Amino acid sequence: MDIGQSIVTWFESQGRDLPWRDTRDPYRIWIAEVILQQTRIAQGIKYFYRFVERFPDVQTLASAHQDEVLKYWEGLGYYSRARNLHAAAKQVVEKYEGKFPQHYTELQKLRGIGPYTARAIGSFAFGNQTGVIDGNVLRVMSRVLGDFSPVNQQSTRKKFQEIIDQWVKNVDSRNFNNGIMDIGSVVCTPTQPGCLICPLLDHCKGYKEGMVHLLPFKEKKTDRKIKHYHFYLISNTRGEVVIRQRPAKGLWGGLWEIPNQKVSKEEWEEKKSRLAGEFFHQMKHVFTHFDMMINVFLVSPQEYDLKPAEQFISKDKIHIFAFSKAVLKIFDKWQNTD
DNA sequence: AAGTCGGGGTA
DNA sequence: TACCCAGACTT
Repeated sequence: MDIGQSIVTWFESQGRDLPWRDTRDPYRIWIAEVILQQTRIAQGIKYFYRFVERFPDVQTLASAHQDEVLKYWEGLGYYSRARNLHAAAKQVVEKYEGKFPQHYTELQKLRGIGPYTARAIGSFAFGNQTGVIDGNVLRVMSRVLGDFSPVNQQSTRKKFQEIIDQWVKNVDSRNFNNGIMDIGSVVCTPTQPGCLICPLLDHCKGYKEGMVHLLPFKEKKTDRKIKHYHFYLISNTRGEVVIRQRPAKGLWGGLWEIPNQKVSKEEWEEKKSRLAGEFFHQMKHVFTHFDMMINVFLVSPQEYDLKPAEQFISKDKIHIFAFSKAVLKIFDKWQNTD
């Protein structure tokens, strides 16, 4: 049996049943694929249900306000996904009359849809005969091929894309793509892979050569940096707190926050507020590319002059706005110490 | 090609 | 800690 058929056969008996697999609606498949970018299924599944319930079709999403779209994304991370999702919905409504293009080369022109997502929608919604390559597939392929090319390099992606397009040629692409991703996440796991129950064992050069535990090979990434910040909880006796909206792009783009500023490591370690107030709390917020060290201060509103973009909002209304997890943690700590 | 962009689970 | 997760966009 060739490898494509092995994957499809395995999927038909062992594949997982997921809520976006019982439809060919490109809209729902699109939403699921974007939510799952760099996100585990266990984390994304609740967001998927809530999102498609509130925005059941592309017209509803296109006509929504971005603030509400971000609210439904709150806590999920990579917020440009939500902004691009919103922009792409408008593209589909305005330029494609509400109907998704049916080929991945066209789909990839939409905001937030790259090589993986375009092929995923193309395959799952429209049956395009092309293979998808995500983190799971990179791992499976590098092991099956026994290939030590760095998987985080463009040339390797291109080579793997050509190979997987051959693998999928004579089988159902939906079952093939779902199957190879399931094998990656359930059997061919990063540590302790289940080689002895793997349907690709007979095809696996990495296993034959005893190299599975060394694959996939990645080039070392640059070391993470540390940045220091002061955050300010500015609240009055009426239980109101100062918030403001972040710029549309960049880190936490479009989300709301409490006033804060970057400070030097030395100033951060002194735990001394630049505004009149007292030290409240210390925490670390971890990003992919840096650690954010945070001091939180309680600041009295009498000595604080409100800037134009800032506003006092009562505590029982902050749930209307979308905040980053860092600010939500600060609010939570604050609430539980009152 | 390298850097930016979240948050959570796991060893 | 460090790595990984149904990656894409910017520079």
